[in-house]
Amino acid sequence: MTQPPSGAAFPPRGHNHRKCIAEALTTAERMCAENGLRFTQIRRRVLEIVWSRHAPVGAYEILDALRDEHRSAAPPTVYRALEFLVEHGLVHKIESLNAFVGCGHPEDGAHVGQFLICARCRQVGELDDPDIAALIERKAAGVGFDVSRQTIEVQGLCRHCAGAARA
Amino acid sequence: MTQPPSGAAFPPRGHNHRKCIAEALTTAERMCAENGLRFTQIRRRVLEIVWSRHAPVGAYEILDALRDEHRSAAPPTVYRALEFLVEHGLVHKIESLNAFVGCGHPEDGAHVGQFLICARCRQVGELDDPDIAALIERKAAGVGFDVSRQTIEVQGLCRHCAGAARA
DNA sequence: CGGAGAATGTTATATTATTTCATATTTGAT
DNA sequence: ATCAAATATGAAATAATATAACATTCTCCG
Repeated sequence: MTQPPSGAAFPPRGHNHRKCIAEALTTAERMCAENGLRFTQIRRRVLEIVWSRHAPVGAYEILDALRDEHRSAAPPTVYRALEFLVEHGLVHKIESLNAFVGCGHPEDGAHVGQFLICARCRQVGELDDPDIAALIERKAAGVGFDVSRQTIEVQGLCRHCAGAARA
Repeated sequence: MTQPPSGAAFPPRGHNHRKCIAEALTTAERMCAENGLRFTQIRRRVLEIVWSRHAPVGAYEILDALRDEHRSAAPPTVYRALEFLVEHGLVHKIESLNAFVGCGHPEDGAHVGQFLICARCRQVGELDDPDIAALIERKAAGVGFDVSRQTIEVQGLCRHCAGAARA
């Protein structure tokens, strides 16, 4: 039994979020070790802050939190850490919000980000559906376009909030 | 014979771009007239500047151009005009670039923006494929997510630049 | 005309992100 | 173990993007 259940996109309400954070940190630690990357204190702490919730966190919000322990932190401190984390697939940037979310499965190196952004609760789920990616690639190829990266951000209401809206 | 050819996503090299601009302005004028919207001088000029090329234009670049004739222009001048133009489908915002492109077919009110962004020549083409939109909607529905808007921005190389890269 | 609503003017400021150069830390070769 | 190179962080300033708030002008329409 995994938590959150695979394919769920959004974690179940009332899930043990501490576990999410702990797992994300452990996975990151392992991935960095395996690839000879330096998982420094700052990077670790920034990743932990990004994982504070399943909703995007802004760079300056991260900075505020980081400063509690890390007095010397400045914008570049955060942006550098984020650059590292994004580059290695541990964090995604949500372009339409200029904010960042933790990646639930950084192992799948090549996975594109496909995000479901709830307009009500602000939570973000990852869809990461290969059929969508393949269709986009195929349709783009149809007009001679060679795809290197896909940015897919879908706005709407998550299952829980859509239910609340109908009630 | 239309220009650019429908389905081309990117306009042909060496196309008559003046015609693109003129058509965009004429279409906007007609659309606004039909819907009782005010296509003011500022909005018209901002749309014209956005259409200066088939690549995204930043708000402050628009401001610079606008100021040539419109001395009192300030950031809100531009952002208000852009808000109007985006709201009525005449312009799209490219979220991953914080910049704006003209919409080639503002008539299709409901069309989602699906953009092909060439990393080399910076031009942006619109794909706007209903199969992609439908698939995303279906897959999202599969996890209980109710889609209201889609942001799809695909990075890569356009036909011309991909060819140049292979050469 | 004149009032209401819409658009623009004006100033200030908020938010997001990068540049630049100095310093410190880690790594790996010797 | 030590040193040089590469990497990471500190620190200050500034660039780039976007909005807030309130005053004024314009346009539509009765």
